[in-house]
Amino acid sequence: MSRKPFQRLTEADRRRGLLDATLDCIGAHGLSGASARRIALHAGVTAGLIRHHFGTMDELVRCAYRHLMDQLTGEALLASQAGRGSPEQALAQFVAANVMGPNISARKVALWATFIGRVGRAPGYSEIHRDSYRDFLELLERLIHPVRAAYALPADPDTCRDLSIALNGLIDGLWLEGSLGHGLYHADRLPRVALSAAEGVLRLPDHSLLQHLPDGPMAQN
Amino acid sequence: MSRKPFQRLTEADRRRGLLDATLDCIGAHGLSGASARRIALHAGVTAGLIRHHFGTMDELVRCAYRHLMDQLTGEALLASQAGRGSPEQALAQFVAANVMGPNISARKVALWATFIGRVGRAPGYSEIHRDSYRDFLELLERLIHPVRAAYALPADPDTCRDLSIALNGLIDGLWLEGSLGHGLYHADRLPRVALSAAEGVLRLPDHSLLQHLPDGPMAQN
DNA sequence: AATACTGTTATACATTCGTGCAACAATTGG
DNA sequence: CCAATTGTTGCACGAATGTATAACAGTATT
Repeated sequence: MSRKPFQRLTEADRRRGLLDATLDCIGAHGLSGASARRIALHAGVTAGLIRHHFGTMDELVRCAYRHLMDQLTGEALLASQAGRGSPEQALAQFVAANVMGPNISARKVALWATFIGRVGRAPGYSEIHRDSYRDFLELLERLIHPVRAAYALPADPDTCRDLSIALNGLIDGLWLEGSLGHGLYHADRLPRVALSAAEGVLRLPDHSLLQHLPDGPMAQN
Repeated sequence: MSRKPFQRLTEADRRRGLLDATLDCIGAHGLSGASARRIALHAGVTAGLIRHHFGTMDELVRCAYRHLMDQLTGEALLASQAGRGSPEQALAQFVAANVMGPNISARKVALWATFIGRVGRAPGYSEIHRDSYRDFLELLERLIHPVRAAYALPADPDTCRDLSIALNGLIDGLWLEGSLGHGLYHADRLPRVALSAAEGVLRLPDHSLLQHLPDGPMAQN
């Protein structure tokens, strides 16, 4: 019997590989199906490595949760920076980006939901959720404030906070339902629905956000 | 050795008991922790009964998912019927009820999220999600239409459908974040935030929904 | 009160789980 | 080019899992 040949990686690389494999396994088979052996097989290593790098299985899964949320908020931040022009454009592109590909993703929403199901039930998950939620909320506030000010609407911190909470709920809910992809309507409707609803939530004039719809407003209504 | 004394129940009663125990176990310990033995212990029976009534473990969990969604939409329907007065009042009470106790519940959101994590990944879950989502959407459309008409706003089916999609996203997102209860803001803010945002989404005059806030508007703003 | 029916218990079994641990080998520093 | 380090493998172990199945006992019928 000969041993499997292997390659020594840096701790960061090996950890990232194991975290990605963990997310893949959880996405495909759920938390129950993400066993140490399956994750290790998917990552091309053996199960003992998990103990070596993460100590316990719980710790690996918690780290995978944080890894996922870092990816999601990182992409959201990137989308917000793509809107180079007016504050309205930045906000519009950010909102739209959250209800279009690649953010609309069955894999991502399955992962997100699986972890959310553990928040408040298993130790450590609440902190990760709170941190990532706060990041998202603050990002949204910084996008909303200049737009409200540009239209001479009240933009004090309390008002902007409430508006961020509402808009965050709207984005989360639409991202969720769009990603789950029941066949009840076509996902193409979502960007327009989201932008129009966002205009209403923020009390902006009609089409102030819709006109910045990234794909171009080739549809008339 | 003496056997455990037991009681024969009707099939409906026994199934309901097992389904409730399943939801309790999933809520407390996650899908991975909801083993046949633990569920049976919690229901006061032995594990063999699960096979007798549900055949397989997968089938039990799927039935528990449907059981949960039936409960949730049942409560939502009840809340919508509590608003006896104007269409605005019915809609306002429905929206508010979804971001207040008892609908705001850490247990319920954990269960919901756990199941959502399996939609599209395991067989049978997508259908349950689609059915319950459609029910909720249609309920919302029936509440929105008369309100839009009362304010002489366009209320054609297509418009109402888009508004329902947006409002459903808003409600879902706020219910979710409120139920998860990160300590970033007090959940008391949610009903006002939700109603004000709903007014914007539906393009209703300010305070047209807020004035029907169930707890009474003792706060001035 | 005896009988039949079947809901329920109890046990068995193969499988998979997390993880502890010793041996090995890829890499690095001298 | 050799030796030390440690990332990695491979295996063992007890516990827990889903489910098959036989024996039992509550319940209803007569």
